[in-house]
Amino acid sequence: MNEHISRPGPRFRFAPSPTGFFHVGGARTALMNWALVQRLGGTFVLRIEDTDEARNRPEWTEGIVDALAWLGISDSDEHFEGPHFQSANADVHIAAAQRLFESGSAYYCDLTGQEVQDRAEKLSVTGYDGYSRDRGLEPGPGRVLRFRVPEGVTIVSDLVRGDVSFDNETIEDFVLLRGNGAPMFLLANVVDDVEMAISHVVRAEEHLPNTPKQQMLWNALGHAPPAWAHVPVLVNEQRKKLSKRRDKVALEQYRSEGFLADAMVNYLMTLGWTPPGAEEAGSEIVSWASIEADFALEDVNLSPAFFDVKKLVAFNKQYIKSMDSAEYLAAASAELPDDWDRERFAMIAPHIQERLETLKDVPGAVDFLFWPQGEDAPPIQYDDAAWDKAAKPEWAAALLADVIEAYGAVELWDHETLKASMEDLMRQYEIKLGKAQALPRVAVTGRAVGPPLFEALEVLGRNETVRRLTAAADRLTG
RNA sequence: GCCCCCAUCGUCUAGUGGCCUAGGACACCACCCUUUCAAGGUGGCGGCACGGGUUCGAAUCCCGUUGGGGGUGCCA
Repeated sequence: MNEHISRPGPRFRFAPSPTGFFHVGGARTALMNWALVQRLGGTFVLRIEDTDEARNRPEWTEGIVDALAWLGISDSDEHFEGPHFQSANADVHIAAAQRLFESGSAYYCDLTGQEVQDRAEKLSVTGYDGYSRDRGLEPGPGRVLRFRVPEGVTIVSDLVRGDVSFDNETIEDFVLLRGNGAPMFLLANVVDDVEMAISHVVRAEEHLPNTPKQQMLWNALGHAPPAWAHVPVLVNEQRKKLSKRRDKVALEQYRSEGFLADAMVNYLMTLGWTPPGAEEAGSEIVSWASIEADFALEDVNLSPAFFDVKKLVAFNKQYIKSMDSAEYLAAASAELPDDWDRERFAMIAPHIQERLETLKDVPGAVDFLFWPQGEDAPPIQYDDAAWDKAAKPEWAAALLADVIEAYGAVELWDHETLKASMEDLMRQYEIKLGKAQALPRVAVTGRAVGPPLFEALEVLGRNETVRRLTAAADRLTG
């Protein structure tokens, strides 16, 4: 594996286990690793932790690579290495275990899980009591290899949390090799990190309790441990670690719901970290380039952070709003049903850009322009509340009749003329424009809210506008 | 139970002993603007968990309490 080490500089790694979806928490740690790699000029190693081969499926790895690429972590970037597969390295793990056994750092034990538990109860200790430490057992079927935890204290120097110390007495002799000879996560993880010459392990805090064990393994294997960094976990509203069961954690899902990668990346990075200058700027919206330049593990907050979809939405809205027109039009058009006229959409698109929370809102914002038209079209489904409110004023029917007459007669069919025409009526009826346009809006779009009305009518065209207004008038007068 | 981590507005955070009458962002509320809704502008609501120290001085340092989280597998 060492032949991969060609690029100088620190070596970071991202080591997800394939589960069929990409966790937003994983996305965050991947991004942090990536930011550091880009600035320091090191290497980002992707390693798929598929030790539990029953769970491994090729398409899941593909999903991980895709998700990373979406976030801007491209496998064709010069700093990217991998994916490597942990399962492909099983021989190396077992060889390392063998060395540990031979050097006396590990020993075999023939107790079953149940027996370990029974002993613990009888002796009233927690976990494994070291029963086979000095029994000199040789390898054999059903025998697990356990690490001989030395006496003393293990101090983990953590880049985000400082020194964390663990009394080795509280750490049991953990299993390295299962009874069937298969390596455990702890072993495989460390051996791979050693083999891949990893210098920085940046991951979520849930791994912190494992770290002293891993550090002892590094030492027993004859290597100085890497720099550790444990960033706080992401939690839900109940302050529990984000879990697949309860929470929406799949990056793919946010992606398919119309969230922009840039918004997601920016938001994820602000969880536990604030870009310097954000306060002066009055905004947390920052470019990836500045994140790369400024992100530091030392500045990461120490408490769990709530993944707040509302704030993500706010970020997304900002990002959609600031897309340049061509990019925006392409992204928005992609959300449309195939049979909707793209040219027609292009005319209204600019008017909805700053009204979108996600790209998924696009069709619903302009659907009325693509409904069936003409005399044979089915009647428009009005939003009841909107209709009731707009139709309520006593002048509603009269105004609508006047609008129909005026719009049937205007010479130029453009939004300025339509607006001016409506303003004439508004003065006649002594009402505000906002009120005057309410009924026509419901009549044409079916709803009380939507894009600017006159611009929309311009796109819709005279015939269909008048037809819809007339249909509404018929309904009104009953 | 045991081990480890953490503790500033509802949320994400700035803050590393005096600049704090604690700042910003999201959310929420109000007003302005307005072609509905947005966007934009202005303002508002709202927090240093508690108790002891240390110090001339504590959100900042120490101790304790309480609260929250993570871990505790022949899972990863």
